[in-house]
Amino acid sequence: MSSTNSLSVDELGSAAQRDRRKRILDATIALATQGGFDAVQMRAVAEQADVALGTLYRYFPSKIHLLVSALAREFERANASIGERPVPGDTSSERVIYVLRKTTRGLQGDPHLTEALTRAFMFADASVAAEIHTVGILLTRMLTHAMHPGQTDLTDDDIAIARVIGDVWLSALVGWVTGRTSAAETAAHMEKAVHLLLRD
Amino acid sequence: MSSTNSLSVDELGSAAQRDRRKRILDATIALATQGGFDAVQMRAVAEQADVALGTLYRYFPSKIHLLVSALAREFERANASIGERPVPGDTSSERVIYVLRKTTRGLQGDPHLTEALTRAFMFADASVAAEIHTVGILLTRMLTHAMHPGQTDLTDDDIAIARVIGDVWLSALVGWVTGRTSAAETAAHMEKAVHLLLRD
DNA sequence: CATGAAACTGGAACGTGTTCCTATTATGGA
DNA sequence: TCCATAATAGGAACACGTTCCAGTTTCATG
Repeated sequence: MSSTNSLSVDELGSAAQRDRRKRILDATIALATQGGFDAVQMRAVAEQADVALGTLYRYFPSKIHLLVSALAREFERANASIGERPVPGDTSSERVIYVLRKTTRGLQGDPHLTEALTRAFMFADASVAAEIHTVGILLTRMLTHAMHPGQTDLTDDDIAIARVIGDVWLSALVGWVTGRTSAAETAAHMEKAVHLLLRD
Repeated sequence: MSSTNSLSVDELGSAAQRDRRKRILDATIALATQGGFDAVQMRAVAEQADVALGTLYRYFPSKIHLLVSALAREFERANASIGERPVPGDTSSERVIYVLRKTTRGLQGDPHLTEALTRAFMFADASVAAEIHTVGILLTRMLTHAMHPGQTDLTDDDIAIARVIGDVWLSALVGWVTGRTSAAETAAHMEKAVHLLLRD
């Protein structure tokens, strides 16, 4: 609820504050991309963002908040770029699978970053609920948009299906980032789930 | 793969080793039940199990291994007690929901323990794959058994559906233990997913 | 029983997330 | 412009997971 930690684009604060926040998130993404969750060390983030450790903690109260906020920012970017073009595919399942494949491919191209963000997401507790909720909303919107392009009034079933697909996606992602399943297995399992839920 | 960390009931080693292993897991469960993930501190586990810290690490190479092993033991116990009686219900979905409700209720009766075990499960990396896989097998078996009691030859769809339900269950559990969703929401979402997947 | 290997104990030590404190610097209103 | 307040820098300190080590005990084997 605090404005400092809000997800929507840097809304409040001075230009200097917005700049610091951006530098911190950029450093986070850079370190996560290089070495994953373990490489995102608070001292390293602070140094790379040219900020004192205490200041880092003033902007983000924990490593988890930091990573989930970074995730939310990346997610908003990805979501915006997907919304530009209409989703190709003749049926709901084709379109959903298209979106999932595209997103998953993007994530798998940056395995360390994905590992860091997924780990943080799964480890987050109630104090990160706001950020988590934002990500959940974006994900559900992305999926329902693929299911029913341009449609605004969705049934409860549509939303429930989107949430189930999101759950499967998350589980698959966790399995993949923790090295328990291959990329191919991950994709196959997700697509199977989509077909089971959307029979068209 | 090491015999010491095997999941199936204390198979190898001397009686003293089996006893130490049991004491350690008992201490883990006790501490987790009291205070959750954070309360399971390696020094505290060692002290309560009356074992040196180095010995604890000889039996379980990390806190995550320790907690996931504890989870597997609890899961085997629960699974055994469920297998005793036939599952009530006239349809697949009724039976699956019965099993989910019962299991979830059990977990929610021990919120701290559930939080500790779920957190560990979600944080586990590839080095814990064996233990994780065991839990996954047990869960899938539990669900397919509820779907088709006594049946041994299952279709690919049956297994896929069970896995999807397992994914939803896990996501719901994570949401609940991290304080993002209430018990009622958790249950409702799971049951909705079951109905979407098993339309009978 | 004697002996060498393996396991165990007790505790020091290290790394990283987190907290805290003091001195310094930016900021915004009178 | 000047002042009060907040924000930041720099860094010490603490907690807990993890590693490591020296000395002791247990245990299997000849």
